[in-house]
Amino acid sequence: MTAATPRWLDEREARVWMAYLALQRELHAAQERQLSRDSGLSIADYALLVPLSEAGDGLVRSRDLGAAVGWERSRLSHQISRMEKRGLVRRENCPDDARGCMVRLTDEGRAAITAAAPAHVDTVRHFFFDSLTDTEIDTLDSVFTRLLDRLTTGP
Amino acid sequence: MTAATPRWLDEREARVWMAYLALQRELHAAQERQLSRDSGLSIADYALLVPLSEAGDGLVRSRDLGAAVGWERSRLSHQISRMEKRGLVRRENCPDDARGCMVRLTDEGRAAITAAAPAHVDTVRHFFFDSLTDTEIDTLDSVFTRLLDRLTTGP
DNA sequence: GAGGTAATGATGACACATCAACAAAGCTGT
DNA sequence: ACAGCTTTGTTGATGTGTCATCATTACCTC
Repeated sequence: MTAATPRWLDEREARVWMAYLALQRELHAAQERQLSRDSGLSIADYALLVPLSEAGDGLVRSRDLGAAVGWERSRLSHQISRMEKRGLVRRENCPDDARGCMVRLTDEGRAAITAAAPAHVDTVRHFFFDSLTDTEIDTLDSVFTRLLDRLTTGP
Repeated sequence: MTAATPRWLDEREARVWMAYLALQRELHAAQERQLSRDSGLSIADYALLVPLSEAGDGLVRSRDLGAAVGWERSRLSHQISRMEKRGLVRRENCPDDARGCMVRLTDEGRAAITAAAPAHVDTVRHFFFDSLTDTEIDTLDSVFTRLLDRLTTGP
């Protein structure tokens, strides 16, 4: 990490890296705008509502919810508080572990994710998969998994 | 955007999309941690310092700076205010256009980006390019450009 | 050049993300 | 049983990003 002579990015690498940063920014902005406009939800709301709605009873322990979306505890707690204030979820006691906290999807929350999902999936298709060939999707599958592995394992 | 029967993502697409979201999150977190730890800068600081340091005199009009990094005016203005408070940049009058505002890189700002850049580039290599083959980089170049084009042109 | 429109930038309010500090409960080894 | 460590979750402070709104100035057309 501390090279005496830093190896700068060559022209192609710099272009790819800048394109990645711009893609990340624009894709995030497009998702946020679409969700907000069509459903009044944020990306953060949506991210939590998905695993909650996939648990049959809409009841997930906070710890497990955090693992499902890959968030830190603090971020999760703050987001749950905001969503609780809007009636999308409700905190309940955890019977197994007095430290823990269960998060319950309310009827209102289930209605919101049910209404939001189709248009959001369409947006993901429109701005992502529709522009890619089958071979490219395979490459992305392989590349993303490898990069993620390097980021999450190891020091 | 409004299909009667929404086409859900198939298993592979869902995996790729989840991997993309996780990659974005982890890559951002890794950059943020590295920059903060090694240089006391944020990603936002770094993003603005790069085009400022590339202008020979370290003087860029706010509008052009916004175009260089692809930010909205409001976001740029807030970030400049925060960086001005820490002495990294300084606002000056724009001689050509009384509406405008020039942003000047201070000596302190130039020292910060000079000190930060090598380790940051190493981090980008470590977590991104080092894991990719030449062919994969070409594919990403093509894919990112195409996706970005769809996002930024057209409605 | 006067009036309407567009461009530029600042600001306040709010949502989101991260960090450090804290509290409470479980776990472990003696 | 107890002391120490870990796990789980909350909170407050601060930095970041977006939106709506505003003020100022430039531009454009008549």
